[in-house]
Amino acid sequence: MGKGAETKDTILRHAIGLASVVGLEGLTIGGLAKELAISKSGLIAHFGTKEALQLSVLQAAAGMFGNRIIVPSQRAEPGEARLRVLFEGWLRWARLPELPGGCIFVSASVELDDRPGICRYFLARIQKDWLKNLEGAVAEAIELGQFRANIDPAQVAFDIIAIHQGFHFFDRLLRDATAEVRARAAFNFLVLRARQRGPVEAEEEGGAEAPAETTPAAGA
Amino acid sequence: MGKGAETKDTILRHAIGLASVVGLEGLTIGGLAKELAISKSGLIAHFGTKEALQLSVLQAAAGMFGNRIIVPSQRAEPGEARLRVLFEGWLRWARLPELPGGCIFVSASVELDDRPGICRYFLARIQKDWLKNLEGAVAEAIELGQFRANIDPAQVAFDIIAIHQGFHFFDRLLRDATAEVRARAAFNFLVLRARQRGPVEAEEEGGAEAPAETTPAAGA
DNA sequence: CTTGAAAACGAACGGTCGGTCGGTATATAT
DNA sequence: ATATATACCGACCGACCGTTCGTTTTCAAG
Repeated sequence: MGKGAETKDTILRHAIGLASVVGLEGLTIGGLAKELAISKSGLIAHFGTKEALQLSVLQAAAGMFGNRIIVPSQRAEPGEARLRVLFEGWLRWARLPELPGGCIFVSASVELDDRPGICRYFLARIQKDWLKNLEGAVAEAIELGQFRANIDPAQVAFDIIAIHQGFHFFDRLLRDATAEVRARAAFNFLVLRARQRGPVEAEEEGGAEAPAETTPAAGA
Repeated sequence: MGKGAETKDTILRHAIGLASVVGLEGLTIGGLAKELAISKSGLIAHFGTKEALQLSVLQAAAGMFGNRIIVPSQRAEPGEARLRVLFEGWLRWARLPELPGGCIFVSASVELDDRPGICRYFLARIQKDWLKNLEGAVAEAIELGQFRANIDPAQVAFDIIAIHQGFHFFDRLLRDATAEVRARAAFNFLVLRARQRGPVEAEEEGGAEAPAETTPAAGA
């Protein structure tokens, strides 16, 4: 790795941590330069513009996520085991010392969801990829007979993402020490429901269309 | 209402909508003043400082949330019915035309979770109040015999909040048209599980302590 | 109508933002 | 060792930030 690529790398490592705290917009060239003890102009020369820097931060974080969570998950057994590895990895990811402000994609999602541009586009793309990854793991669990056939992978993937968002909220804003336990409990309920057969089954994918007062006497 | 209070009110109404899009920090005095066609100094005179303005925005939004969602919910039957009204109201809230950027508390939560100050303190407080409100509705459902006695209200409240966060993510970043349907489906599963008796029950509050491979053969 | 308070104003302040530029130092290849 | 390309720097720009201040306008009570 050449000199330029090396400093670019250190810049991005620090930028990821900083952005996880102050956000992609709160990240300033001057502030980042001061933290690295280099000049503003020397820093921005590596990226050209701030938007390009932000995009590079997202790309670097995405690569980091791939190396740390996705790649290791592929060594796990397909299906439920892999799904659990992905979920556990995702929880650890949000607590990484390299991300002192928590999962950078959570803050970026909220920050960019109303601001069109390259960064928003890229973030939405990789988040959809991640969604598909989760869906795939669920689908594999179904194919392997671990999960019931009438489970909707997309719904389970939604649930898992929701759990992680909830975890982030409880952990970082409320500083609730039970956040992790609650998130795991919610996840375990999810896979348990996907596994077993029971009275829930009939309602499985039909509950959404009848939101009010669906089958008041399902079991009670 | 005097003249001052009146303009202060219009300022806050616009500020809430603007902050829901650009965030509490992205909200600028000059930008807000231009949107209202008044002067910067005339605007900030009503609040003193920007942080006070941000706090006022949060307070006004909280009041709006109380009037629109919480108060009406108290006309509903306690227990499950009220819980459903709260959830449905919460979904509608995130789609209000007055909040073009979605639920302002979602963006504020992510924005403030690492920035200490009055705003963060206030936000955390009202979010905990909201959490307790949800927990209370679940507890009432248990007392009324609608939900099983061994349900943990705090866990259900976590799940509901998580669902809303997931809804926001799917709706606003991914622009996924199924966000609302998925959120409702997840909610329905939640109340269904809370109602019925079945093999899930044994795992109810103990799943968290044994995260890996809990009872592989629960029903399948 | 007068008068004093309340409200809104325009101009200006110091500071920080992202970004540019010419020049200097450093690394790399020959 | 030399030459070329790369990396980095300090100074500076215009724009905008939140905030202050003295003045002017608006309003309501006497």
